[in-house]
Amino acid sequence: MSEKTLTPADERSLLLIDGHSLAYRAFFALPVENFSTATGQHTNAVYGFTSMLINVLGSEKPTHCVVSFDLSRETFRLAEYSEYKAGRSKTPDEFKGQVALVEEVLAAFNIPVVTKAGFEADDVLATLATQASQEGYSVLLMSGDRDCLQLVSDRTTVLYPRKGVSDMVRMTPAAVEEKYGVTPDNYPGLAALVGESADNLPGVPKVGPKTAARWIATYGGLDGVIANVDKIPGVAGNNLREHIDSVLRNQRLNLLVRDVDLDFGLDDAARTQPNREAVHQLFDALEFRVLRDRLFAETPDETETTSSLEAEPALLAPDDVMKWLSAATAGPVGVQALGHWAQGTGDVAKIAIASPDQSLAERIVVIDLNELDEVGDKALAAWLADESVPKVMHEAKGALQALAARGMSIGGLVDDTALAAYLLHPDQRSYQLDDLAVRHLGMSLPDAADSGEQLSLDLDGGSAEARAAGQRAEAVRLLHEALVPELVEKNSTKLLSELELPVMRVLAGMENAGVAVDLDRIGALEAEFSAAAQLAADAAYATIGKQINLGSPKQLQVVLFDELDMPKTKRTKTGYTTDAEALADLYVKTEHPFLQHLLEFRDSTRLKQTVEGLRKSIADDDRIHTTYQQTVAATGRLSSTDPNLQNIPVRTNAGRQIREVFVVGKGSADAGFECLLTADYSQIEMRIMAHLSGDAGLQEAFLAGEDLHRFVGARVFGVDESDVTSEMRSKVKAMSYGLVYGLSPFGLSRQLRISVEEARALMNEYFERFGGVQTYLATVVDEARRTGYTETIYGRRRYLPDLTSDNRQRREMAERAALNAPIQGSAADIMKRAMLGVDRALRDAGVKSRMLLQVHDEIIVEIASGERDVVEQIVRTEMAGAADLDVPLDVNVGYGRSWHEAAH
DNA sequence: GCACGAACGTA
DNA sequence: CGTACGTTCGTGCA
Repeated sequence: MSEKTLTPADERSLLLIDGHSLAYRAFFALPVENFSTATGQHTNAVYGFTSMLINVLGSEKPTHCVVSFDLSRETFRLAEYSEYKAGRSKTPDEFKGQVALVEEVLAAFNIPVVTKAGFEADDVLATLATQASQEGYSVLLMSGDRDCLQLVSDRTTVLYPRKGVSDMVRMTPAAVEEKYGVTPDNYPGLAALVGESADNLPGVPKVGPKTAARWIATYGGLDGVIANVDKIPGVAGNNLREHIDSVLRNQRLNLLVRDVDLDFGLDDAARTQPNREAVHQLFDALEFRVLRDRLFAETPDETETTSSLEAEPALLAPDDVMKWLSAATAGPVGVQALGHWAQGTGDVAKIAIASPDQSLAERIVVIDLNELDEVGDKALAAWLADESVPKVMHEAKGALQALAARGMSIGGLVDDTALAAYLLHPDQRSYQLDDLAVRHLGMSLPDAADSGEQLSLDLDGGSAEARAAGQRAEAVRLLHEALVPELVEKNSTKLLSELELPVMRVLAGMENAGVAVDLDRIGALEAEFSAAAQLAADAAYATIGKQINLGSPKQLQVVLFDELDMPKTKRTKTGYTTDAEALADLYVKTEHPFLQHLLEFRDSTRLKQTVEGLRKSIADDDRIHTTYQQTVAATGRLSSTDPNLQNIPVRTNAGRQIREVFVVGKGSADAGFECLLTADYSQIEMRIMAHLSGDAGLQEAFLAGEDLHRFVGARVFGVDESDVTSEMRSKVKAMSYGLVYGLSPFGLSRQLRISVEEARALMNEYFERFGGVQTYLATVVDEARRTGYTETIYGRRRYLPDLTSDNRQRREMAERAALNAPIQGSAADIMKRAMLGVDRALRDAGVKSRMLLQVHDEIIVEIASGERDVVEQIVRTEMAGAADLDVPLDVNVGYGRSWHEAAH
């Protein structure tokens, strides 16, 4: 910014924008129905405004820029003339709320907004225009208000929207004279005579722009016209004499104030680059894709040229590897592996390394692992494992596993830029290096796909591929430098270095270990479910006399609602729901056997598909290796894919049979395994609720070690604990869990199949008894609205900009997320801490037992022969001690040959 | 071949 | 009109 203010005065240009006026123009220029986000937020005005802004910034390249808004209707003009701007049609609802978004756009663009109570935006802009032109700036004023034309001068041009959002006319002194027949300084006089209906300022009847201009030309301005008012002939002259008070009033009101007392210096208007991250976030939310491209095409980041210029990697000859590595001690270095990995293993072909050390002749190098001799291989392995050489990677987990397959490990890993970016913005959908480089570095990477498969086919392809890897290594290094200050600012460095990074290594181990599968069992089960599905399908066909695709909601709707004429169920986007709950309801009403068979078919089919999916993902070692996603869940939880082992059925008997398929492995000759251990936290989310809310009653329940729901039920229903019926208990249980999700009385009523009034009464009673909970939940949302984010016990943040949305649906969704995120997220943090503790303690104890799976509040451990007691002790200690809450953490442990048997 | 919605499994 | 996920299928589009 300081450089910009050094621009010589006569080269400075100031762009002034009347924000409200332009946004309103845009609103009517673009059809509102074509501009809205998935959540229903209208965006036509903010889109049009932003489009105009990007255009003018690109074409005019102003050195300075300011936007002003009207604060309210309460101005000195209204005080003088109570009818000022009266009679304007009401602002459309679709427009409201978009002004706030326009302001968000400006904030992201780093464009200052200047306002002044009691004045209109035009007065503020007139003041700044006057000041700037006196100081030698050239001034551009964008406004849809004709009053601004009085400001036009040699130094000041008005950009006036003609039609649409791209057609702007430049109003210079000559253009004003040509269009209105008066000089700009006489324009207010003309407007006073003619009047301005938009401001509810009536002029002189029968006097239009032509007459007014002629008078002004004759008498040298409005003052001259008034001084000679008696000389003006005709009806128009009579009208003027009759309406002279209106004219004088109009003149006072449409004259812009040029000396508003502003707490703002022009130096503060110096243009700076848009805040790329803020623009991305906002444009994501507004679903602006084209505008994003246009903006970044016009405002490339300064870092782009420098970083891509230097990112020219060299393929390191095998003989030079040792020398280079021993010289490359400055850090952190960016490391990018090239290879293939999945299912907890893989292989690495090349490694690219980008050092920050400018003194190196070759700062970015690529090493071909398959060309190395034994000595080079050892040197590389030692360097990679060296804790004293700080390294940075992106999505390191897979590469770590692939390297491990070569017997190599990475030491000194101080950052994984995907994890860092996730901690900063856990709501992002992608953390691909390419995207992050564009966002944080303003740098686009060569297309990985192009440099990969395609080019590797041609003879020289290897070097293209290597070149891309080198550039990625450099991008990772630069990204690290860009993200660290942000992590520091958000107090997230410890979460990265002490939680996510070490957890990543633990996950790598768990994925690599996999979980053993009983092959006979899984085959039998699949056949069983398949047969059951076939039986159910045949029975279903028999009841309706034909075969349809029972998996097609569309065909089902025809059968159920047209042919069988059943009552309509809840609507979906495409028709009427046929979900299990609705089918069960229909069965109660119609008792039609088709429904039973259909439900049975659905159950069996799903179970069959689940088993089939599992069977297909069994690896050669007869084990299933899931992949844990560490940067997906916005709350900080893990997720599991390929296959998902976090949603294996457990609630029904048939489902639980699937858990019998997951068994203890045979182990190797030197280390046999004896059983599986499962350990889960009991009611961890309610315990966190008790801790965070400080509610004495809830804490008492946990400190006393009682049955939580019985304890709560006794107080909510006002009975002895021994008199809490199972019905009471289940109601209270549903509510306790519901609270964590932001449950409404309506939701509770639906879940418990009771009336809304009854549900509301139940909730009131609950909050009456556990007031701390109510206070806490309200505080969480308020606090998040104020700060923009929620925080877990360990400081993991989740940003919820929608908390201030004008769209009710969006806002309420954000409120529920705000209620849930600190609780679900704290539980996730605690489990991650526990896993680190268990992993470390197992290694310290030198045992062969190992963690295999995590299912949010549960871990599954494979126990090596003879280690059962010591491992149980470790798991209990580490899980219970993972957090220091005001209430104890309770851990349940079970053993068995299978996951099912180990459950308790 | 891809994107989307419906349905449904888990904590 | 209860949070957080992933997978499968059918459907409509290109």
